[in-house]
Amino acid sequence: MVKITDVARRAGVSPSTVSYALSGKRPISDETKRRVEAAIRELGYRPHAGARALASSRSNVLALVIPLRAGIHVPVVMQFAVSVVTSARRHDHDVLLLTQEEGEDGLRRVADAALVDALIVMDVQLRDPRLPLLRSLDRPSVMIGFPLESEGLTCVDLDFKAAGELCVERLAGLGHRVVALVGSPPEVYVRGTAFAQRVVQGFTAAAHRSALASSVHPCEATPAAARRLAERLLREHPALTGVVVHNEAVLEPLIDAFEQLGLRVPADLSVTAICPDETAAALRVPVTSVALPSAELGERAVELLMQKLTGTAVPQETLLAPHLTERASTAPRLA
Amino acid sequence: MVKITDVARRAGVSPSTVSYALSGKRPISDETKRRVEAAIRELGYRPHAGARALASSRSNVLALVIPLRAGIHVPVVMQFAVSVVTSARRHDHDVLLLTQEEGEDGLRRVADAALVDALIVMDVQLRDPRLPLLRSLDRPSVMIGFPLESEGLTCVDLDFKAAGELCVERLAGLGHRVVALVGSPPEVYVRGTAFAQRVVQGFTAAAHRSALASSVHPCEATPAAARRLAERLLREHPALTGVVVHNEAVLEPLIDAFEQLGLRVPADLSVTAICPDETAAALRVPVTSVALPSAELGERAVELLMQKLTGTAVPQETLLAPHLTERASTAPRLA
DNA sequence: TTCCTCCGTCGAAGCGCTTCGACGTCACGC
DNA sequence: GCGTGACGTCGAAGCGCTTCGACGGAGGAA
Repeated sequence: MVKITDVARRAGVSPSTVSYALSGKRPISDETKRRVEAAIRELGYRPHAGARALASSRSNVLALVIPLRAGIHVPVVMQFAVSVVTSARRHDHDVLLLTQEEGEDGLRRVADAALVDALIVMDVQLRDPRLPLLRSLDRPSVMIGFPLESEGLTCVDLDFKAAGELCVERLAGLGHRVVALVGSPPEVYVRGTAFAQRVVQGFTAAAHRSALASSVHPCEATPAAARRLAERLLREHPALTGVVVHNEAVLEPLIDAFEQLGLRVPADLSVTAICPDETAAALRVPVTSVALPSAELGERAVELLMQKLTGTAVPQETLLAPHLTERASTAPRLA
Repeated sequence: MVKITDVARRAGVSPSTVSYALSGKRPISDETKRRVEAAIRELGYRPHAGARALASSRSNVLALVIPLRAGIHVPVVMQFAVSVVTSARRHDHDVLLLTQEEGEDGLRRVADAALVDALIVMDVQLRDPRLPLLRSLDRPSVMIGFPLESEGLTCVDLDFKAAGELCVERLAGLGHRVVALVGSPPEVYVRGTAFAQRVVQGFTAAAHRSALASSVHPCEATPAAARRLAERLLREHPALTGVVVHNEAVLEPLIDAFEQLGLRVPADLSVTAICPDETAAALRVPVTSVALPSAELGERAVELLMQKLTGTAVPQETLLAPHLTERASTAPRLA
């Protein structure tokens, strides 16, 4: 194994000079730097990660905790993970993969062992049991998703309020005057100020601004509930021509139900959704949707961690702007 | 930070004794061991990963390289990754995630820096440019998939020959007498002794054993090619009632084509496939299939690495037994 | 009893790197 | 001309752990 003393000897300098040439933490003359770099190249030197971590108390490794729960959309997780790895590499860091399964112990383990410098936790729940742990850890962390109480932590997520607005604005732009939001199951709203609520806020505010008639309908995540809701919507809002769906599970059954009830999508009814792109695109009628920007999310999470690692203060909450992709489920309102 | 000397003091022993009590590399009396464990618990001691890696030249971390190519089935990769992490943890190892994108440099980097003890490389190609690198690295590795030339390396994969056999045997068991294999595009076979060839071997051998009339048909990965092939099969093999498909891309178009030609699946034609479970299950007609056992694959890969790390010799090639899942595309042959 | 062996433990020497303080040199200002 | 920084480099001291050799004591063999 080639070590720093080998490089130093070859370059005719001391080991500390090699270290400084590499880290840039002290000024080194161009001439010396050149010689050091040449020696490194010629010998194929690669600093020993463990030795480095021990001496500098920095492992240059980030932990990434990925969720396993059923109902999680796998490609989204994967895309996020890849983005985290790619971004981390740009900052000269590597990524250690942990599964949710290991739970809090896993987090504590890698943090206390100084195996990682910082942590990224996906799929944060409203009352996530890992919150107190993350607060108590002496390493920075970033959470994907917003818990109820994020005091002292750092969270990133899609701006669901803006996503709700965007969907409505699109429908309004197409001339629709009566819109409805098909939301998450009722219990999601009961739990508190969550992303589901934010969608409602955005939806309602934007409908108001555009002077649309609007209504909000939580919906159980079952095809039967979707069908009942479709019937009710037609009955109670006969002029309805625009629907925003924030409930992956009922998206397809809902559209089916509407069509069985005689409405064509998008000719008679325009549908937009907030859901993973893959879901929206794979439907029989590809749905115009606002996607979870997983790649951007991963990048931002890493960026925030890097700042925290350098001691820079970062905002407690970061909201990413939504982007809407036009697909086959939206059309201008027929006169 | 709690260190080994703190534990030693508290337990009334020397640091080396604590180390030995932890590693079991030298005999320690039960009494001492108890005191050490108590001290560890009371102080919340956790060995510093970097220090440990430096002193022992073992990081207890495995590298996992995941593919990014289009056409890779994401859930399969994810399942595999989770399985690797879980298995690694059982052996007290962690997993560092690398993307294919980093390529050979990434492998060399983490290996030379002693950041990882061993590597798992997914999605190995027939003439993978990483092969010579893996051979030259001083760390053990396991590849998922078989390259043309695996001399000196360790590979794991589904036993594609047995998979081909299994499909045929199932069809034979259902009474089918004339079967066809719809295979990968021709160029795949030209490249050499690969998994595609093994499927053919298994298919042919099993058909022979069961005294079935059989034929093999490579097929381009386009719907048009699938349609042409369907027509040809019906023309040239009018008695055909069983098809084995080893070509994800044409699975759906092929079934569509058969049905458009007046054959009902499974009433007139039974179809089995070798493809990811998710693909098989998501089709309009869920297809009876042999899946890639990704979880088992991950586990085996880790197990093999652990053996190699302890210096145990392992087989160069490990083949996993295929499992067939019955779905809606197979039925007994009508008299 | 004596000798040898094995068991259980200790002390010390690193593992390869970073970092701190120190030191010589040179340029500049007064 | 001399003090004063800033610059560029060096030496040495760890970072926290493992591991090697050594050693005292107990037990068995001779």
